[in-house]
Amino acid sequence: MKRKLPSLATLECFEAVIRHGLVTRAAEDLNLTQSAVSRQVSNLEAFVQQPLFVRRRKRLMPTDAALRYLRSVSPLLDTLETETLRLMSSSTENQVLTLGLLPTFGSRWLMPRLGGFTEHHHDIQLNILTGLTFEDFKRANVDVAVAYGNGNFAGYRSFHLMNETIQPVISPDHYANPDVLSYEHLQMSTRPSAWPDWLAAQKIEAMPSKIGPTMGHFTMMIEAVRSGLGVAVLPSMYVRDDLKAGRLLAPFGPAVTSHNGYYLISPDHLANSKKVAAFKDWLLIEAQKKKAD
Amino acid sequence: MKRKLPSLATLECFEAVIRHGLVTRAAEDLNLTQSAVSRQVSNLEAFVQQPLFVRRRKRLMPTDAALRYLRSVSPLLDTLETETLRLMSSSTENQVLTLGLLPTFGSRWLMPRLGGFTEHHHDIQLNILTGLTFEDFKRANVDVAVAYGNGNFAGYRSFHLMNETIQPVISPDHYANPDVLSYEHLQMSTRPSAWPDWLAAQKIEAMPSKIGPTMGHFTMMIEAVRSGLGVAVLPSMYVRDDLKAGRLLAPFGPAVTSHNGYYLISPDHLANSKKVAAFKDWLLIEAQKKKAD
DNA sequence: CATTATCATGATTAATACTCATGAAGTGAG
DNA sequence: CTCACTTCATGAGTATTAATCATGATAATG
Repeated sequence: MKRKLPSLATLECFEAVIRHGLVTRAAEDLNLTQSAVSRQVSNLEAFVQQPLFVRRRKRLMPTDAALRYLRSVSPLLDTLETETLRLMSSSTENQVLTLGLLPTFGSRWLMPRLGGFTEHHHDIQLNILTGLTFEDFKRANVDVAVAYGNGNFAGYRSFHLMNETIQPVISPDHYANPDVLSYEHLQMSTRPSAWPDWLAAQKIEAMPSKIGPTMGHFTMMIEAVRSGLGVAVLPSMYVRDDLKAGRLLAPFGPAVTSHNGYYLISPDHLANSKKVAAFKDWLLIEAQKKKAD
Repeated sequence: MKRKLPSLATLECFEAVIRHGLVTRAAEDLNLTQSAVSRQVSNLEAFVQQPLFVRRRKRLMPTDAALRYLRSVSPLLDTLETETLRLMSSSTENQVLTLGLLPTFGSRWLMPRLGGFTEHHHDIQLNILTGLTFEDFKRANVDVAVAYGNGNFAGYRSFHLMNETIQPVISPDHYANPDVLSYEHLQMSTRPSAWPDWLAAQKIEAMPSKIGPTMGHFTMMIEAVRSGLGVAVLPSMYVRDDLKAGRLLAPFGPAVTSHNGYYLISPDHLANSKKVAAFKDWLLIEAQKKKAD
């Protein structure tokens, strides 16, 4: 009995559009044309017989239903790939290293550098999965991952890569009052302590006039801020371009170093394997280079 | 970053061939030609760069690696369908009933009868998942399932459908000694108490000369018996055709009713929903008809 | 305002899925 | 043993889906 399923090409395009926030970026990532990706998104909407995106200002904003669907489907695709590569690696000499990455960190920091690793390790095939949390990576049985946290990952060895600085940003069109508490405070679900940490560092003890909605996706949050929904405390790394271009302002005070940071993690029983050690050694050197920048 | 994945059509053909044990049967089930299914199996072997089947006597016997791969992949496909239909059902008036079935029971008993249900309930769309155990069905969040067991399924309402009778069978080409203990006793992982139950019912307390390998798949077990690997205690329902055709013999004694049987199960919180009640009412009547046969 | 970026869509091309036909080998009955 | 039927693999061809190129409308930026 055949199942009722969209094609994998369709699902991967859908996923990439949500992850990148732009059809054009998604297409680059998948090595397809913008047209192909646009069609696949429309194909999926036709297949499920409902719109999955709100079209707004030449951008596609995913519906809640679309985000829920992606959250359940994306790990399935990751596991399917893992199992397929596992099957293949049982017949080849090459080693497969399953690497878990946070979407924005992965696309903005690591992917541009990853060619350096693959160039020097042709015997190690990378299988890259994306996840938002440590739990995601555990569930997917990754060999290594770049996770965000405080360094304590139960059952995993962790190696500090870099800190994260965070700062509140606002849209220039909506900036009127220098008092950060006068705005709605938008929340990042992956950064629950961002607001308290930043306010504490400024010695501000009062409460904001309003706590805003919670979102899990940086690109969407940046769009919400630019639309004037409120102020969000975001990692400096992710808003650097928008600040430089003047699309966002950071007028409320300096960026502060968060309690959490980025760590390379690996299950205890794998942390000393040759492939994990090779990747760790390479990545720690890259992170040192970034600190020297 | 695009994943390295075989197509869904490929995976479904691979799955169907293993489930049915014959390319031709798999093709019928999928409403494709034998040729298409044969090609897809070869496509997958080429994709993963290893044979997934041993070709023997016009049949395809899956390798261990193939079975492992299927066990991990099949539930992923089930869940992907469930989530897709869930997404679709949030926008339609139709109800989706997610039904879990045991592979052999499903294909041999229920599927031939299922048209009777869909004919009378056009408002209920069926989403059919296969699993081997109660745990499989729990994990997949089915609305209802036909499970094998003793009637105790924690957190689930159960309705008895039918008993199962089991009996030891052997290949006519290898039958020489009427003492069942003189043969290797092949084991079914889904029927761990089959041998003890049957022997106890015959008042046989001695042990067999050899305990044979354990398998989880009826079709493969039947093939192993026919090849002369030993004797297996199998459900009468599944060996009826082979016995009638003389491909198997049951010379050691009568079939006995197992302690376990087939039950329709549904999570407690769903058991009184309209869709589950509709399916339950229909299936209990079908099971009564079978008893009257 | 001019230039660039973005998405949707018509027309066309490329790739994959599938069918029909055929042949070789296996199975079972007489 | 012969014969009829079944089964799988494969060549050739057809059908369907995926993807590209080109274009236009709209949005964003300097």
